[in-house]
Amino acid sequence: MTRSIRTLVADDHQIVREGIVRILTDAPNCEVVAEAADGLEAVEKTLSTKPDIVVIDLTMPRLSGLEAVRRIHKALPKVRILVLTVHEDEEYIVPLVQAGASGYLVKDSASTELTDAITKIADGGVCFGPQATRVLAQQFQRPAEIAADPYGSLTDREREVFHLVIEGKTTKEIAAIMGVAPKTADHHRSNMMNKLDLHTTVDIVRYAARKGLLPDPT
Amino acid sequence: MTRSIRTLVADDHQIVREGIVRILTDAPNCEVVAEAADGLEAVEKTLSTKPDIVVIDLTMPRLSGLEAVRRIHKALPKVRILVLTVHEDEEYIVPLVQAGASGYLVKDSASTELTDAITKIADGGVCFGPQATRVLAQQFQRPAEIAADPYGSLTDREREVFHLVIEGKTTKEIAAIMGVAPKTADHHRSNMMNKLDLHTTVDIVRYAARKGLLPDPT
DNA sequence: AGATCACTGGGGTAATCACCCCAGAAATGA
DNA sequence: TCATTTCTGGGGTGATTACCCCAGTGATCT
Repeated sequence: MTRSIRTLVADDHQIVREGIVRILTDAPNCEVVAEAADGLEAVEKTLSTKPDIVVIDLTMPRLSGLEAVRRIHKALPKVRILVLTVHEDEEYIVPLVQAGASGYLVKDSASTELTDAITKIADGGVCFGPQATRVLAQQFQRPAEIAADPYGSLTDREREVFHLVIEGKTTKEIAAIMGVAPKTADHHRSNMMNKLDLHTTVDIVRYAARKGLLPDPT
Repeated sequence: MTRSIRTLVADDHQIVREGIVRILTDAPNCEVVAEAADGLEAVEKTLSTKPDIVVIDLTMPRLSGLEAVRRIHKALPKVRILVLTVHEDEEYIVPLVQAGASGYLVKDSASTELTDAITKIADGGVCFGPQATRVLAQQFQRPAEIAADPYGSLTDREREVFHLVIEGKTTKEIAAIMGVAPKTADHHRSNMMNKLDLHTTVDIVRYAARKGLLPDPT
């Protein structure tokens, strides 16, 4: 190896973050130049320290990991990003790659897999787990229509309705908030449920929970 | 210190687990005698290796952390248990203490807090974060009525209904599964919602999501 | 023995949900 | 220009929800 790989570690759970930092600092070819405890801090510290690789968790306060990846990649395309997550959720992979991630590793991996992934990515490669690779392969096999979107392929209005539903609003309330007739809100709701293949309100909330889309109980 | 504190680390995410193991092995007075990747394995390895302290995550496959704590404490009351979790959820604390936990630490803590907590617990003490301590204090101030239970203070039938609801079952289906009249299931459902101060199905699922009670989308 | 509580059912009702039918206006794109 | 999609509404319907009333059973506790 020529020189040490400069990494930034972003995870909101301090113990998890420290564990990752230790794994990386113990690795012969890595060095940790910065840590971040939320998405916004990750973006800011990436801009200021310009690391080679950002190791980032998906679920973080203030700014989601996905949005952080987007901003980092937009501002500094040369910075490689390895997403470290607990979600095996396939639907996350495509938008993450579109956002600029070079790797996707579930936390349920060995520490050697982490260092291997970083080395590979630093060499200009990419690193995705077997499932992620399969999902990406499927996406390229398909035209491009079903691909995209974190949700499904909901329209703006449908996504609005979706979020209001999981906030506990009734169709009538949703209609009032959106400034349309109850029937229109109902129509968007039905379309949304069809597209996501959901058939009850419980399904909707559970779907949101799996995707990590549930709002904070404010 | 007289001798090394023998610990068992249980967490289903390998990277997280390895990070914790490193923190502990780097500590001068600790040694990791076993690791477990799920609740059942945690119980089994605790029985076979008899560590001084079990450091255990709450959300794990096969057997929940809470149930694992119960079994470990029942089988080996001398083994001290430190629960390490991402949940700040207060409702978990009381049942965990009842189950036999000697400490409760959120993962968003410094590594020194972890080693301090283990040292303190190994010395026969307990260790809870400021929030957890406050919750426990409140519980002792109250008579004992609102205290208890991970859920609220639901009866067996109410808890059954609760779980079936968040699995997406309708009242009629729930009644069929439980072998009672629809009216009875409806009655339990209403009682359950009153006790938990929930007023819609969305509320129920969101509540379950916050408590980490949602079933895997099997 | 009496009280309390969980569990079991019944009746009823207003609101909501999930889904079907229909169609016009506006924007986008082939 | 024509087609598709999106958004906007309407009518209707059966199922479900959330909540009120009522009462008998059995177990437990004092």
